[in-house]
Amino acid sequence: MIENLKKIINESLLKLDVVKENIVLEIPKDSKNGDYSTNIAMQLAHELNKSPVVIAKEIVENINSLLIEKLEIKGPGFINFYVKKDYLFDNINTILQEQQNYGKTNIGNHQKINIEFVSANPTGTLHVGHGRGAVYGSSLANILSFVGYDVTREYYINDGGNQISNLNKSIKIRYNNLCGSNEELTSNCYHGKEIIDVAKNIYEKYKDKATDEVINEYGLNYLLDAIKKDLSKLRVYFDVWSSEKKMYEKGLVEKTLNKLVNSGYTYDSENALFLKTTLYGDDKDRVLIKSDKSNTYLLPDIAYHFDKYSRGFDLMIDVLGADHYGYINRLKAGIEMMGKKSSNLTIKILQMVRLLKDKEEIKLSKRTGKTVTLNELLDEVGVDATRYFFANKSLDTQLDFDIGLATKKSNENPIYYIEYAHARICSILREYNDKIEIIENYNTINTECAYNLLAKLYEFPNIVSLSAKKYAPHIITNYVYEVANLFHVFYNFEKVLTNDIGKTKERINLVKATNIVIENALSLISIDALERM
RNA sequence: GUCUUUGUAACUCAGUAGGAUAGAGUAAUCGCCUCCUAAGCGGUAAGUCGGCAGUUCGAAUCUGCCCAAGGACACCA
Repeated sequence: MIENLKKIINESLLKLDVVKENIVLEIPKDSKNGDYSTNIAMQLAHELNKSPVVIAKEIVENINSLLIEKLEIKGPGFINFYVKKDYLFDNINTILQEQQNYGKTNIGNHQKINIEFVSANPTGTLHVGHGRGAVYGSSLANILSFVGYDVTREYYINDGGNQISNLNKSIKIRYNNLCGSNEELTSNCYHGKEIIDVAKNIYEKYKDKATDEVINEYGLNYLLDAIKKDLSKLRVYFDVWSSEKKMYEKGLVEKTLNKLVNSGYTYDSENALFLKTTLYGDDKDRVLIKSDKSNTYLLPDIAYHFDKYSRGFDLMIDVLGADHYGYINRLKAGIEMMGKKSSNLTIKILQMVRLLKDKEEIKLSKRTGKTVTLNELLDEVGVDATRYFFANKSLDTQLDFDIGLATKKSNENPIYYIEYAHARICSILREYNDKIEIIENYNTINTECAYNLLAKLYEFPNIVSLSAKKYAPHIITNYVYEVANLFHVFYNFEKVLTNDIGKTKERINLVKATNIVIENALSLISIDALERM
């Protein structure tokens, strides 16, 4: 519809000898201002040296289209379009035909896109903060895939660095305790309860005969499995699990280092090897190899991203916590030095989740083991509410998560409002219990609230595209809330199931179409709506 | 100090690349079930869009400066 109207406006402008590329057409917040509205006359006022209202009049005089019911010029020079409602009725049939495909577009055009998210170090249990990144990444993956991208979901396992040595050490000490020693954890150890569980498992299986290799391998696998289990409980799945250790084994890290050195991007200083990241906008050069000859994390990270580029992705997204902000410039610099375009990599930073209990902050620390785990959260709040809660907020705001509030399960969480609309729809459809068929002409739907609902359903494909372009799943959750709201209004105003069969059939189609849109939207966030409440 | 995110109703947040009288939910208050689920609908009240300047027909949105909060500024990840 928008494209059609733009064409109509353009034709009208041609008669005024004006050519304008980017005509802005929007859906006014207030339906008193039409179905669609354009500010074109105001934009041309300066250029044509005429008052916007005069220009608007000239444009309107040249418009003659069957699509349009009525045109109005209002305010400082807005042209408001009232469109014939036929397209809304046609769209009901479109939705019924396309079903779970309604809303799909092909803006991705099969481009390969890689989304790396969560990637938590396997040194402990996932906590609430990881949940935010997990929900964001998985929802975004759903959305991008829905609009035609070829999406790969990837988790990078940091199983090669310092933290793993500390993990191994921690498990070993806990294990030794079980074997009778009085050793105590040192300050760089992990104090989480799950470390004790690992040690217990090892002890049960191997008694006091476990070698270091056994302990290390068992520990990593145990913790990774736990992470996978928690993620699957949150409905988060990955296509690729990359391992840092394997990258070393395949020689990718070494190759990367050689390339950086040979290209002259490094220099020795203070017994360490530095990378000239300032060449690409970083505020200081970064150490690649420390004076004790071990790597910093930057080197394998550059190697890892180079590997992703080599695997042929057109676009890449990393989802990282706010504490990684400083990392972006040096990583992108490294990528450029490896001969790749760093602009193909988008790094989405998610602001911190602050945990509160009764308005008091709980300080999180994996080291000391004081966390609220993702698993506990899911047990208390449920998957659907948790996913909605996280997905509903833009990434840029820091998020206060009050455990007390979340567990209340009250209607503070708007997911219940949406699920209620869905449950009402399901109830109607159960009761109707007859075939749903395409209707050529909708004759009896003519109320304001039905039009509003239909117009909202019509927006869905555009909303999905917008949310994909902006990498913003919360646009979907806001949208589906509005759909639910308009449905509740409709539901209160009009009865669907009546003795008038023709009327009932038309309304049933509208209700069914609403249901399809709600389910499609929720499925992009991986939320299952209840059929009964 | 430098970089960065945020600041919108009492609270939690939207605000669709600059639009019309700034919107929802929660909390407050007043109505609405003989009827498909009242976890709903409608009404009222609640705002210096952190502050000041600028850009223009028009600013919560863009620019500059200031204030406040979070995060980052390691040979940690």
